[in-house]
Amino acid sequence: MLDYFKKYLEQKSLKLTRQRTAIAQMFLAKKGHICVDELYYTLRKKYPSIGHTTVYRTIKLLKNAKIAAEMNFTGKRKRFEQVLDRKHHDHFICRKCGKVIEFFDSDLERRQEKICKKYNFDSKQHQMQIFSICGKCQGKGK
Amino acid sequence: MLDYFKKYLEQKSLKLTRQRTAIAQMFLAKKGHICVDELYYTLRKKYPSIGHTTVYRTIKLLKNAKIAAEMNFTGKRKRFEQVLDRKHHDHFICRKCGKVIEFFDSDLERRQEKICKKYNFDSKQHQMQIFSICGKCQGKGK
DNA sequence: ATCCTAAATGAAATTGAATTTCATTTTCAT
DNA sequence: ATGAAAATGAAATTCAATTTCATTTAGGAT
Repeated sequence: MLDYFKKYLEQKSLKLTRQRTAIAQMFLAKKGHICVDELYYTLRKKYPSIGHTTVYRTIKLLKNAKIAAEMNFTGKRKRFEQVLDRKHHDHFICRKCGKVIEFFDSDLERRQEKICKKYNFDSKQHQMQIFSICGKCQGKGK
Repeated sequence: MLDYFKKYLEQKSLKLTRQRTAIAQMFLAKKGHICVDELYYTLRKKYPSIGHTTVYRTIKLLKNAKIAAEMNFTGKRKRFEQVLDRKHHDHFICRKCGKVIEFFDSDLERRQEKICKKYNFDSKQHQMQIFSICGKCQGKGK
């Protein structure tokens, strides 16, 4: 898994530093949709000298290497999820509480492909997000 | 159209000020996915004393009144579109150039409804976004 | 029409996320 | 082992959005 990152760096003549190794490892260990800060604070426990900036920079590398995917659910912090070694899936997001559910529906997937074709977007690289209000939040006043 | 906003304000015992009228009118006049800054700078030409803060505050009111819908395409500025008097539609966004295309597909819509039901989300309030790479941006180096 | 108070305004300060700058340190090809 | 290119991290900066607060305004009660 890390090898993949190593190869990416080599190929771009970038260096595999202690920090990059630690960040990539931690990122791969964490499941779900995590933000830079979460990553940063967890890393700090083990590597107290690691910089905030370095985490930002490294997550960007992971994104470019197609190990991480960036997503923007809320307009607040960006979130990242592992994409290497994971099956494609889409996301449901509750606009009230921010809860995120992963789902996969092959019919929806097929339709989405057709639409991509129609508008000449690359369907292989798509990310689909449905925002709405989850069961718990329905009926609650705003 | 404005009447709708007026009623909303009354019902909440809020006041219809000159600024709110101007902002709402300008918002309704502008088509597409606009951000607070766009609105602010256009308004300034006609009402040079209007405040940045007031535009932010008023767009929030328009959102609560269900006249505007907030969307977060890029992780940069939030965008708003008119939702009152408009048919439902979804959005295609190019991850590279940021281009936004509106579309409507009834098959996709039907599938989406099923999935909402499955996860107990309210399908009537949904917003769907597909992110990918548009034709023009494909083949371009990052 | 005037009064009064709750609400609104706008400038400035603040917050929060992310990026840039730059002096110092590290990696790794030679 | 060496040296140049790249990386690091603290501090400063940028950018969007929100909060604060002294002043002004809207609009219901009189």
